[in-house]
Amino acid sequence: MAEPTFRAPKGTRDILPPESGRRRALVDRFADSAALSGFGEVVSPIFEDLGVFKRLGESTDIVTKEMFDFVDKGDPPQHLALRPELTASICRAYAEHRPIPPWKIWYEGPQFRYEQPQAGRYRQFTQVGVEILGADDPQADVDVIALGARFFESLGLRQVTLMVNSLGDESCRPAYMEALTAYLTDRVGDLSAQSQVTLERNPLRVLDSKRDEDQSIIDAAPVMVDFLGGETADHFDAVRSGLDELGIAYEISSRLVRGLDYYTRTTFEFAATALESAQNAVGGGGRYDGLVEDLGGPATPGIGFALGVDRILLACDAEDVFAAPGPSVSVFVVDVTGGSVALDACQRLRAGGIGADRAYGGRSMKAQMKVADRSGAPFAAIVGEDELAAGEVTLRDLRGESGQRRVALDDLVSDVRSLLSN
RNA sequence: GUGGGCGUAGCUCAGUUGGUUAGAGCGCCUGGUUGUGGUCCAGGAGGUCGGGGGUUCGAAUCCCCUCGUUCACCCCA
Repeated sequence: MAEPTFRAPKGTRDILPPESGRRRALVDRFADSAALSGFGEVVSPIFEDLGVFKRLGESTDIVTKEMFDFVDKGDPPQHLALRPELTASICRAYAEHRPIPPWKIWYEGPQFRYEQPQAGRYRQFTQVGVEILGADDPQADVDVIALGARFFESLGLRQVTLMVNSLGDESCRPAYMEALTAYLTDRVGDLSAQSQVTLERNPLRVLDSKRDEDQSIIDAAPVMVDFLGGETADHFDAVRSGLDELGIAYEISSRLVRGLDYYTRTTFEFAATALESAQNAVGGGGRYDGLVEDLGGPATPGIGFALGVDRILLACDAEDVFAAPGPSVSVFVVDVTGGSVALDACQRLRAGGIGADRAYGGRSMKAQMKVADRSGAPFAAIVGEDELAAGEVTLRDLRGESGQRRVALDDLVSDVRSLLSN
């Protein structure tokens, strides 16, 4: 293949029709269901002060080695970063604007991480998500999780597994960390080299290892839920019973630790089991009760999730659901008299709310009919010399058996409208 | 960041042990007389075989480097 002069940067891609229409439909559907649950949209900047993301934790790869950061032209220059995730931006916005809690918001947009691309993993990827700030109630957790679960169902996905865990809070996690660290340290010689390094940085993350040699050790490791204190245990119980009440299936996964350090108590993840690849997490989230305060705001509990649009679409492919939307125009105007009638007819149809398109460049009728067919439009409006002289068009049914007939150009909009309505 | 697979027309791919002007299907364009698409038929456009270097009389075919892609680790959506 001849190498083009420029191509989309590594890990990025162009999303073209009809796939782009499918993404649009997915985001629209998410927006609808979020609005139905009382969430409003927040549109936040695509880059932030680097410090906003630094607060996510020094032991997360997302912050330490996957950030697209740069300095601007200011004096003094400001150190900025393309957002690697959106929860931090939302918390920054909350701390900045102090909306009335509970603040229920949803968002959509691209995020950036400097990673090795592979299936379902891109340097620019899109997430949709929701957050509730200022609500400690376990029923907020349930509402949020339910929104995610129902959204996957609404797309037609059936092979999505919900895993839930609690990571405790500052009152009980230290005891667990101590027990886990002691347990892993005792067996450090049997851990993979990678996990030995991870143990030094963040013992919790060892539970995430997929290396074979680690599995038996991980399976027998102490689990957080056994260490939950009274309040956090009650919270977790309430979340579970809430999910049970709503009939939402889930698994308790004691190894679900998530990648961001800010999580406390409830954490969860949606895995698309129809995906063969390792990148089968289509969504995840949890509580982050200390994040707003870390960013300079008032102590505020928070819970939310982010769903990966790119991966969801891959999962939809794997399950063969949520197909791209069909054609968008209803009438294709074929004009072999120079094109001015097509110009006029298209404007009339569009003004009347009817999708219309046409060919350009004065091609033959045969060629224009081919384009009309390809457009997916149910009707063609054909204009030849006869029609031009009579002020009419030939309205032809391209998909059914009703043939064609002549109609006055002035009646085109109303005739098409009545044809489309039955 | 580490390791493996792959990289031939817009797309999906063939290309024999390296040997003359690189092929197919689909798609696209133009036709198949006298205004009509979806089937059929005939033509046509389109590739310096990802890029660079090397081996050789000769390389898409072998070697090296590089870029991209893909899979796994890692990480995560």
